[in-house]
Amino acid sequence: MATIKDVARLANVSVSTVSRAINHSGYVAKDVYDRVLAAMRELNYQPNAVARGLVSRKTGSIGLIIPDVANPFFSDIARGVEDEAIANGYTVILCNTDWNLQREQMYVRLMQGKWVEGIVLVGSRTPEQELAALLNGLPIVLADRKPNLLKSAVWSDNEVGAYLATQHLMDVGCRKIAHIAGPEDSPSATARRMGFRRAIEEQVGVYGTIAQGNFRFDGGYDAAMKLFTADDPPEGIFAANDMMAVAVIQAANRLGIRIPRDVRLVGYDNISMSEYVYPSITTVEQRGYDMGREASKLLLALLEQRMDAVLTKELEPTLLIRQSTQTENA
Amino acid sequence: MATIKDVARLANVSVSTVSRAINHSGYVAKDVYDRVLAAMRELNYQPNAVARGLVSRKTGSIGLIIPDVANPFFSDIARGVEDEAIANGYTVILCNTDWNLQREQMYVRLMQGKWVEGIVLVGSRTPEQELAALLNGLPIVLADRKPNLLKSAVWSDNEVGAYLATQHLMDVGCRKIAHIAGPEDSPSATARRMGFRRAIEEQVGVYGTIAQGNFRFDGGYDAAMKLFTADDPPEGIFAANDMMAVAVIQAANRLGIRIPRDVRLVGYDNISMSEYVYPSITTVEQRGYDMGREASKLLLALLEQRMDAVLTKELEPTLLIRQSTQTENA
DNA sequence: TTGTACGCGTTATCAC
DNA sequence: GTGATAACGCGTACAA
Repeated sequence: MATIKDVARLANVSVSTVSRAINHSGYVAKDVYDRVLAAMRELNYQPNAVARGLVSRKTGSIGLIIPDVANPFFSDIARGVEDEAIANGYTVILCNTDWNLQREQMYVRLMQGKWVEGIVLVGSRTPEQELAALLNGLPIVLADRKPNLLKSAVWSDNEVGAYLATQHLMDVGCRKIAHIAGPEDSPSATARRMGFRRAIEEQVGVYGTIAQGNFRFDGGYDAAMKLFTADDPPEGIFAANDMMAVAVIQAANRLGIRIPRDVRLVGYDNISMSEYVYPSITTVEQRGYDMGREASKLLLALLEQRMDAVLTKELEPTLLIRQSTQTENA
Repeated sequence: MATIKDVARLANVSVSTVSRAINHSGYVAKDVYDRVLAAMRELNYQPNAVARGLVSRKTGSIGLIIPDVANPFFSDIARGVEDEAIANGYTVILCNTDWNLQREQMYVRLMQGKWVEGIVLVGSRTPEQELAALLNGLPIVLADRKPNLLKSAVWSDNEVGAYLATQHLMDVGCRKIAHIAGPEDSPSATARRMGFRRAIEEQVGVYGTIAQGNFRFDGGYDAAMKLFTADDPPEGIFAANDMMAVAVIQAANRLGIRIPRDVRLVGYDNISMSEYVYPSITTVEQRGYDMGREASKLLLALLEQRMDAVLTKELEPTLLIRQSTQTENA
């Protein structure tokens, strides 16, 4: 690949002139400018971002550390992050952690070494103190996690979303409601569990129970099986995410239990699948794409020192009512 | 952040010694090594990959140019690419093109500037000549596309996969078979269309028709609606991908047509959704994760000049039979 | 076994 | 307006 020197030689000027021409910084005569441009074109010159980064200390890239891009909720976020980044001239480095704390740390260090200008950290479970220590001042925006110590984040209120979901099950007449929870160490799962509890406790005459899941299909399936075969099966199930809600449907099919007739079901996330399964799943919309987009926007604002920028953004969870909670005669 | 100079000063040695210690290149006395290590630790030193890249001309990153990470098939590929890359010390830059040729070009140039060591290009529709010209020698591996001019690629034979799918529909007794095709400018879609045609033409007494889709839900839905409301509706439908197959199910539900009783359905890709919808969809497995993984592995082999490495890999498509083609009395 | 000096491609600060 | 020149942080001949 051609360097700035090659261009300078061909255009018969010094490298500094070429640099000025490229960056529109400082003076450069019209005819000289044209000559430089022609040379650039002829050599198919592309400025070297690495060398640029070294001197300017700006690499034009940000790190995206995410549990798993293959997970539909996260891949929406990833897309949002990249869209906003590229629109502002930034490039995104993708890192998958599988929620593994070691990998998360490894990636943070790696990103430091690569001189990313900032990080969007999605769905992290690392304690914020540790994070802050690790970061060493590197700008970061948390996504899908409500911050305590850290100042910038985009999240939606899982507690409220879960409350809405549970409330809706009560509205359609459920008295015995089960929650299939997410992993214990997940802040989102914890918040949803709390929202569920609050809804249950606010309403007299409604009974709640919690079955442990893991946000994955298998965990949801096992939990649903246990619930359905218990002495006193629930009339409504609130699954902590759509993936597990889909599993509930499969378990119900297996046992000949019909949804929503025999049991009503609510999920969480609104992954596209939830709309297309049968019955379609009533769920709490998370707007992953927007979350990613906002996180990215926020990080860029941070980088460009626009201190007027808001540092946190809470997205409203909204309930989407579909077939899985339809009442016969409504 | 601390630099190599800081470490050198603290350890009372020269920068070159520190460099040698870090990279285990050249001689360095045991006690000196320990001193350097201690200094590194104390300063929380992290080698600067940018500076390193400048001198070594190796950035340790590869570009992943992909139509859309939010699309489940591609997000699987992305995950595979990243897994293999990070396992070998490489980092992945994510680029979404939405199949837009301009964006693809833009990203290729951007990646050149960033000095990525190579590119995994997924599902591209740019003519290979143009690509080769654009690349200017930058190593590349095509994924999900059979190469002509370019030497390295990972793909699965879509023609064969489509043939299998169509054959299966005939096996379960369909005589009038419709294919909902993908976009005309997609090589995969074209290959699938050809496989469909071949299967139909090889069998006397079987009638085929093609409806235009676009690989998206909406296109599949519209096409299915047209097929179902035509004078002579099909007995079997082969949708060019699972997303459109899901749409076919929705359209059928809407019209009170039952699958597989009234019409049998086969999809393509085996995205996770296809297993969880009702009825579950018979489909052709693509193994996106493996494809990504292989593509990455191949690119790295290329970069490391392991010329013994195979340059192309064709993955066998396999048929997964599920409910959507179940015969009543089988 | 260790240190000096140069270069990687670019930008910024100066003289001219 | 333009051109040397010194950084940026690191790897590596080469000399010591």
